[in-house]
Order: sequence, then C-alpha cells, then structure tokens
Amino acid sequence: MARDLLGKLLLRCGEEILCARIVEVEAYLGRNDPAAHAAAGRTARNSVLFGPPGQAYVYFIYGNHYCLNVSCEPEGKAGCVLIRALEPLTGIEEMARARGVTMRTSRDLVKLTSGPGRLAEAFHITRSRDNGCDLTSPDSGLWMADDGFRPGRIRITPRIGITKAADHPLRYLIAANAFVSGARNSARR
DNA sequence: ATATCGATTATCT
DNA sequence: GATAATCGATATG
Repeated sequence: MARDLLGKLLLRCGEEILCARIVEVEAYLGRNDPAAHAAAGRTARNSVLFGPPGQAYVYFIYGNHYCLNVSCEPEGKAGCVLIRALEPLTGIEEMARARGVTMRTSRDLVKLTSGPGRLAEAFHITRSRDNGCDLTSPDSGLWMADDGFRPGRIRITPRIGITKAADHPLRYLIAANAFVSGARNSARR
C-alpha cells in the first residue's frame, strides 16, 4: 500500500480545494512492528487502526504536531501508512496561510508540506476533526484520488525519527523529488 | 551546511 | 514521570 500511495493525490475541501501529490510515505506494520502505535494492541488512541481500511488515523505528537496515516489492513488488523511529504498543486495560498509562511520565492514551497507535521498543518488536519474519516470519499472533506500520474524511480530507506525497529526499509519516496522531507538524511544516498 | 535544543501534551508505565 | 512516527530557531563552521 505504501508503494501504491506514492504519486496519488491528497485533497481537502477548505476555503478552496487544497490538492497535493503524495511523494513520501512510511509503512507501519501493526502488532508485529515495535515502532507502530498498534504494537501494544488496541487503545482509545489507536482504535481507528483496528477498524476498516481507508480511514484517517490522526495522532498528536511532541505537544505540537498532528500526523496523518491511512489505515490499510482489513478490520481487526492494524497496518497503516504515514504520509510524510506532499508536493503542493492547488490551494497554495491557503496552505501558506495555514502554515504561517510568507511566500517570497518558489523555494518557500517546500516549507508548506515537506514533513508529516507540516503537511497536517497546511491541510488543517487535526485529530478532533479528521480522525476516523473516510479517505476514499470526497464527502468527508479529506480524501485521496488517482489522477493517472505514476512515479518514476521509487527509493526505499529506513524510517525516520524512530528508535525501535529503526533498521527496516519501510520508507518509500519518489526519487529526486524536491518535496521529500529530511533532506539531510535522504540527499546523500 | 550541519548540529543542537526547546516547545508542549497525549499516552503509557 | 518519561517519552514521542516533529519543527523551527539559534549557534557554529
């Protein structure tokens, strides 16, 4: 699923339609994955992961940031994909406003949605608003779509920012895409 | 360009 | 009471 989500669109019905392409994701494997929120079993926080696939699992981290996941496994299993970076396409002014970014040059584009906390802020994603919503239907106001685009080369690396099971190659990104997060970690491979 | 650090809160032990 | 699937500011080379 992580591989298949690369190149798809994430859309949000805000004041305008916010639209951006998924360029970086990470897979979290559920009960068997020590780095996954589902590793300890079902709790109030992670219950969406154990529900049907195609729903948004939104969690709050470091006292500051929301992150968006797509629940992927059938009911009862808890695998998911963390959306880590997007390439903005439409609604860029609204994203910049949400992020508090002043757009001086095109280089400021990467500040909008390059990173899981950043893209959540740009898309007005919060746990109270979006956790458990149906990402397969525009009716939810936050959804995904396929516009026919297919990524070129896909690169696979270890996941970023975790301490447990940090060696598994479960981070997928579109090679050479400028909006991939963690340039420090990814630029040199 | 790279390194370090503080912010701030839900969650689990 | 410790820690976390992060980010931005600041310091240093």
